[in-house]
Amino acid sequence: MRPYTQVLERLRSANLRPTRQRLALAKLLFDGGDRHITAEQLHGEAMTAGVRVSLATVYNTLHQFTDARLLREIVVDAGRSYFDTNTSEHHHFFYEDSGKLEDIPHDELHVSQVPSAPDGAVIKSVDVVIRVAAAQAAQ
Amino acid sequence: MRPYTQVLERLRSANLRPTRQRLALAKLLFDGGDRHITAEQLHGEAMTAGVRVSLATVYNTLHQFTDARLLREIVVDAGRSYFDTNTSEHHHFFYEDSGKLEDIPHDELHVSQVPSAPDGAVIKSVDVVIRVAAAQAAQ
DNA sequence: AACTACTTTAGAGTAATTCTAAATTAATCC
DNA sequence: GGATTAATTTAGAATTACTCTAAAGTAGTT
Ligand SMILES: [Mn+2]
Ligand SMILES: [Mn+2]
Ligand SMILES: [Zn+2]
Ligand SMILES: [Zn+2]
Repeated sequence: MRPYTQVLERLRSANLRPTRQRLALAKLLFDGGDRHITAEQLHGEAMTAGVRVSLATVYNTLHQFTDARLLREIVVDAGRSYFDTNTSEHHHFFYEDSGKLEDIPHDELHVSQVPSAPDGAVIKSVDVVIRVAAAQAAQ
Repeated sequence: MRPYTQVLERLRSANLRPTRQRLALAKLLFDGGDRHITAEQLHGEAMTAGVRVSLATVYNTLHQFTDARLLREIVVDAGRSYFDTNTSEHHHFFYEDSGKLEDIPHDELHVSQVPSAPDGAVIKSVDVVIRVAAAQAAQ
């Protein structure tokens, strides 16, 4: 919770003013380990922590942080996206029953032979999601 | 457009009555090559083809077909899911600019060392999406 | 043909997210 | 430090993609 300077620096280099809201959200996001969090959840945590910030700002901030590569966005379900504070290369288990995401460490899954992007395009990310469900629910 | 019998058989074995709507949608979906299509798009095609079917039925049918393994559902964006008529194992390029999906043939990308599912759980699918964007838009 | 279970549908409802335009705040300049 | 300007925040409305409900219609069975 000291390395505010780090976030501050990254905000500055992304041309994002370190406002009260952005700093508070950054603190909630980056203090204490890797997280997979939705906009609503983060908004809830802000409320609980007594940080007054609108849901629209939470969405704006999450997307700005994602653009600045402070976060990764992971889409699992139509209608739900998670923001991941772990921006290193790694993949995910998605538990269909609980809706939870779990990291798969980078060394435990390998995507090889990634084809190059079509001409004029550039690869933004390689996202692997392994969907799992309770054993009896499977076919 | 002859192999109605095929679809019919698969519907029967999934305990889905071959209704006018299901047969018409199956025809639109499976006649003519692999497709990545949204519910709204399929509904539009049905309208154009003069097939009267409600959007609710399109959604129901797509999900039933997915459960019967006639389709695969691919989630790319929060708030948009595609249904893929190609149910064989393969992965996708997603063009962030146009919103289009493109197949990556199975032999051009390999996921190795897939970790086993946690206890009591079973892997439903391994989904790889490579997000690409126009070159200048990339960081 | 009658019966029953499954299916379809219009329309209302929901959830997540985005938009708009007015109010606020941060950074810059004197 | 106060004025100026541009970025940011916000409430609330709007949008989008989908799901639900309950009533009407249809398929399969006898
Ligand atoms: Mn987004
Ligand atoms: Mn679905
Ligand atoms: Zn993660
Ligand atoms: Zn495909």
